[in-house]
Amino acid sequence: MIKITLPDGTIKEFSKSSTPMDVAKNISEGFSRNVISAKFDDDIIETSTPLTHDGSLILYTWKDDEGKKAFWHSSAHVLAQALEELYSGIKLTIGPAIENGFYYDVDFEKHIVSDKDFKTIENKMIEIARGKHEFKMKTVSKDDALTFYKDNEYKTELIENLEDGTITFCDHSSFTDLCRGGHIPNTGIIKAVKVLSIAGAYWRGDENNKQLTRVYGISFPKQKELTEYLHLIEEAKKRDHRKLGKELELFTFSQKVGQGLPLWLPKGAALRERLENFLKKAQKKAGYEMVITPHIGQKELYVTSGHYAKYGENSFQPIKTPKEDEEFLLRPMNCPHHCEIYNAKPFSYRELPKRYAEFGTVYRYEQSGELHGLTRVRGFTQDDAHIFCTEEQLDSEFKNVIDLVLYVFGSLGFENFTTQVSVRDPEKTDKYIGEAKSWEKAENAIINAVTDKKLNFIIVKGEAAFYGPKLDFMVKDALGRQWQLGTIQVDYNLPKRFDLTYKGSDNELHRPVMIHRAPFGSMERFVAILLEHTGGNFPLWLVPEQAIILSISEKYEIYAEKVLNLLENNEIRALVDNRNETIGKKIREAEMKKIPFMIIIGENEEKENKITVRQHGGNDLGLIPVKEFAEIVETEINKTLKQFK
RNA sequence: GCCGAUGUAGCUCAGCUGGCUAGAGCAGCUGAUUUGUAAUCAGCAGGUCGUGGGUUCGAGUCCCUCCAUCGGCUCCA
Repeated sequence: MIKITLPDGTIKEFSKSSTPMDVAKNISEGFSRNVISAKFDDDIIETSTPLTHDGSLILYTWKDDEGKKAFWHSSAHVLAQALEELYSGIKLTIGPAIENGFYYDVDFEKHIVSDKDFKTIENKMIEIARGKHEFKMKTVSKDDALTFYKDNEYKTELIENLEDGTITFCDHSSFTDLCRGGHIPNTGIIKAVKVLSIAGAYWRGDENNKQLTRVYGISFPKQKELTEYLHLIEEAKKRDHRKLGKELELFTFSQKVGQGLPLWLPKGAALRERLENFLKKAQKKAGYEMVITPHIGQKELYVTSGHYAKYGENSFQPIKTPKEDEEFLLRPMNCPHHCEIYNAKPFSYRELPKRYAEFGTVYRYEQSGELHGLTRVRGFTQDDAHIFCTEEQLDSEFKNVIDLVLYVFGSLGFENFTTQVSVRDPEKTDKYIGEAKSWEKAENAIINAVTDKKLNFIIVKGEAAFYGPKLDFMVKDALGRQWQLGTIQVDYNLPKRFDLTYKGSDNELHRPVMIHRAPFGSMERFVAILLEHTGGNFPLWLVPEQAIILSISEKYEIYAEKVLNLLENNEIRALVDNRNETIGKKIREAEMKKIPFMIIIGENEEKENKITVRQHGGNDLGLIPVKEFAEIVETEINKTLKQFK
């Protein structure tokens, strides 16, 4: 007998000769048609193979991650078949499921595919899906596999790296593909498909290899789900920070100034200043000292730091000076400057840690195709600080920084962040500088700190900076793309390169450890992601205009000014709309500007010396005195903005 | 940098297969209206159609160059 665990946890038994299809049909009565994939313990079973295993069978539904993976991976097979039928002589490479949908990387040879062809591909896929072809796995010998793919150098390369005996093909309809498995029972379950986009992608992710064409798609068991998904994407696009930034007049770009160089408009600049002051206040409490350093430095500075050798001259933007033998570079980071500040005077261990903070603007010549609104730019300001401490202080300093980052995220309503500990790739030691022992110490300090702070973290090998491991705080944008915001990095390298020292209790010189940290990451990226998370409805303490006074007619101009004064006395940022327009129009415009409070004044308000308050979205707070409104604002602000420590 | 797409007024967009002086809404300006919870009415003004070249009797429309933007890839100190 075969025991089968159903999605709800109940167990059903089947005879050994049952096929997964039998099982699926039997079980699906209770679970409608949601059962789309079957898995034996950890081995995905092939849906056409008789169930000869003993043990439990776990069935996946469309709602499970594994089920979606099987669904989309199977869809990738259908896509590949459609492409092969539509374009002769193409070479297939790999086609996995991704978080939302799937893709297939294809060498199209002479064919050029563009979005005009999407409809044709989709139709072909649906035509194939309707055939209800079963996915059948079979084991193939390495020789046979290589013979089958003798004209496809990509598949050949993949097969070469596989052990004989572990190579499996998957057939459906007349189509065969090298495949590890993990499918839905048949193509008929795929009812709705959409080819989303195409893009160039290098074979095996290496830019020295040939660039293939990646076809992205998504599929669903119901047309309705596809429609809903596409609608969701449209909604998410409304929260795009580039769109909101323009609408709310926060920032802009100019071709004349140059690409990737943001221009902050008055409202954006004021918002950014509030963010900076907020952090400055917390940092002051946490024992940081502000410093100010120039945006450029001599080439020699970056030769000393090791950055010049690591990134090469093309990553730096040189500055011409009248003197021929002089070379200045726009700074891509602030740390070398801060090291020189530390070097300005000798330190005793009693004075450490030193914490130097600066909102430092840096310039990096990012590849043009990399630029992305405010999230990836060529000139940006880091909320940077460098902590110079003793080895014994490293643990506690690191934890203090985590507290600060959590405070910042909490005050701005970021809850859905993930943390990532980036460590060395032990196999690529040439990528990093510094001694293995120091690296180990630093990596342990970080893991120790995140464990202690009970952060939900993942460890990623090979993602460390070249000078040390780091802890990154990652947040997704409206379309689900991950961005790094806050970062904390341990560095044993720069103190050595800049020969930083302190006098220990033993009267000997010692090397301090350095922590780089930026809770926001960069002001630009942080504001961008904040915009996408809030949809432009910033926390009340941060929003450019907290209230707008809307007069019923121009007759109430004097009372409007009086109310404005009262609001300003209560430190409420407000403005007056006294135009000769209808109240309906004024409200509409204030709503579109996402101003949290609309204060309507007219005959009634003036008579009673009160104000009528409408919240963004339509909630009516009624006729109240200004004093009461000020209290509402204060309470609301205190909900999100707390004191540090 | 690479692959694909896009670029028309301050903003959002029309402009079919090339054919008279390039259209609309919003924003702006002028006037009327003095308004009670998401657009009052009328008039006016506003564009070398991203740039440079080419094909053509004729180019917003077709071809090429460059620039910028968008979706990805690579990269991310």
